[in-house]
Amino acid sequence: MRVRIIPRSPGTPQAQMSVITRFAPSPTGMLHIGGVRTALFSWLWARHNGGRFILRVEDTDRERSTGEAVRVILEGMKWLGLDYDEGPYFQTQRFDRYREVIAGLIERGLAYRCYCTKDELETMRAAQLARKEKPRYDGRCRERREPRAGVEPVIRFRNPQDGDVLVEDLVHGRVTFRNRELDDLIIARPDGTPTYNFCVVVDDADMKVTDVIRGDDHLNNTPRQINMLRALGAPLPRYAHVPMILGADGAKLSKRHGAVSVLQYDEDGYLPDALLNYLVRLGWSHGDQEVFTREEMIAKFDINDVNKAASAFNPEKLLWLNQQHMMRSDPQRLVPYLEAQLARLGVQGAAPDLLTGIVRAQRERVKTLKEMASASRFFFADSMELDPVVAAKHLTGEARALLGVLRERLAALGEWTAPALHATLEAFARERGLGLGKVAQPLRVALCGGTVSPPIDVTVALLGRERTLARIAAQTGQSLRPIGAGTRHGWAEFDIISGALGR
RNA sequence: GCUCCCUUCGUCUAGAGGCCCAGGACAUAGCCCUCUCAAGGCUGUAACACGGGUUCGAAUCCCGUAGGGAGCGCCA
Repeated sequence: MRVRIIPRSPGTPQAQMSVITRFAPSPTGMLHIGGVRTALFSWLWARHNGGRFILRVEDTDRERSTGEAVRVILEGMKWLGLDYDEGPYFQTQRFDRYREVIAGLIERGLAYRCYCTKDELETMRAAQLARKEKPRYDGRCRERREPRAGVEPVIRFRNPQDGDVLVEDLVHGRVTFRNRELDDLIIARPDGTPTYNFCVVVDDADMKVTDVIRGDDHLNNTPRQINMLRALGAPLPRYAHVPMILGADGAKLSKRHGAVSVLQYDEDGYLPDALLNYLVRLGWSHGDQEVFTREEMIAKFDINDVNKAASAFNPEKLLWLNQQHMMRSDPQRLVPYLEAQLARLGVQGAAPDLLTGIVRAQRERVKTLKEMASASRFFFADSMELDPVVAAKHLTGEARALLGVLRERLAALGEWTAPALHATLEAFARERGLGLGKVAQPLRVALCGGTVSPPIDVTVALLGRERTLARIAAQTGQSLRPIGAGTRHGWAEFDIISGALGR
């Protein structure tokens, strides 16, 4: 359901302000796809409007923040190509600023020192819960003047007690909160360090953020933040609370379903654009279009069109999109990704032309670059393995004899190209009254070690003359060396030989 | 417990009162193509959470109910 209000939050006079968005992750857990989608929406909205995008790391929880999580955020953004115009800012480096603002609030009576102990607050909460009330601070220190011996006070914001706060949300429409439901939240701990809701408000105001796009778990925080923004005399941003992403099972995103570091998707062989494409379609759509380039996303994305309901993560569709992006992109562009995946399998230094050829041949038959790498190992001599069961079925005595003759024919072939090879193979089969399959399949097994590969002509062309002839020879006894038919030992020996011949 | 939010095929979604006995996509089933595997093409199965209203007419507007989620921290 679309929300068509284009709100200018009350008290926001500025007319043509350009859009400034920010992504504000906290480094207490790994950046996962939930966070990435929020980042994506913020980034898209800024880029769509020709505005600015800021990265701000909310690391005020010094106990739980980790350097590793910060690293994942930074590297993840880089891998995804979500570039920022400002930042990364770190809240821990802005403590002086927060202290200054807090002092100002206290001075103006908009914040006050609270001497209640944690135990007292706990008792109060328990009593409220017992009365079936919403637990909230009762304001007992609101008018207190005197310090309490032995207690370092916290600072609380003096929230208005009457009236309503209206949130004009870009995705939810107007949401009303009663101030009487809110309480005086703590904005600084006894040691003076500020708390989350306060830092957000100061930062968003200082950084002149115009559009706050974040998970809808923050919707409940918004009225408090609006009250603080007003106390600070700052203009209100627009808000867009986007729905959360659920695991594939419909439950909250867990480690089992997608709540892994975003960098894992790189390792697993996904293209950043495919991941982004998948994520943008969670909660947003543009007619019936499923596949978007980065440029199309920027051109067509509109935060006003984002859905309100949470959506479940569907790994299958991600896979499909990844393949779509592989098939549509320039093969050259995929080469570095394929190289990285091959390196993980121990294959290095492959010729660029071969890699481009492999991409062209494989991308429509694999879902990820990782799969592409493992399905292409046989192109590299020292990775060839023959499945004994497959060999027994396809490399019969008859088949080997056939391959022996074929080898001579191929050896005599002048032009080693897919079309020439295709013509040769077809003619060879026809002469013998065989279907192409009767020739192609044994050949495929002899060359690849398995029953699956790109079209046989393409496979043979990419494999090259030397390796092709050597591998056939290994199966027909045409080799000079005795080779144990398909045993590990035999192949290892063969590999060394053809490795020298290949390339 | 209180407050706020959400609800169309298994999943992602289209849908702004008649264009909808609900369209697209993934997945799934069948067929076609075919040297394997794919890709591609065609066809099929499959949804408006429920109940009341409003209206000539409701997936769409209103009110309830149920289910789900979030918040109520000296976490972010």
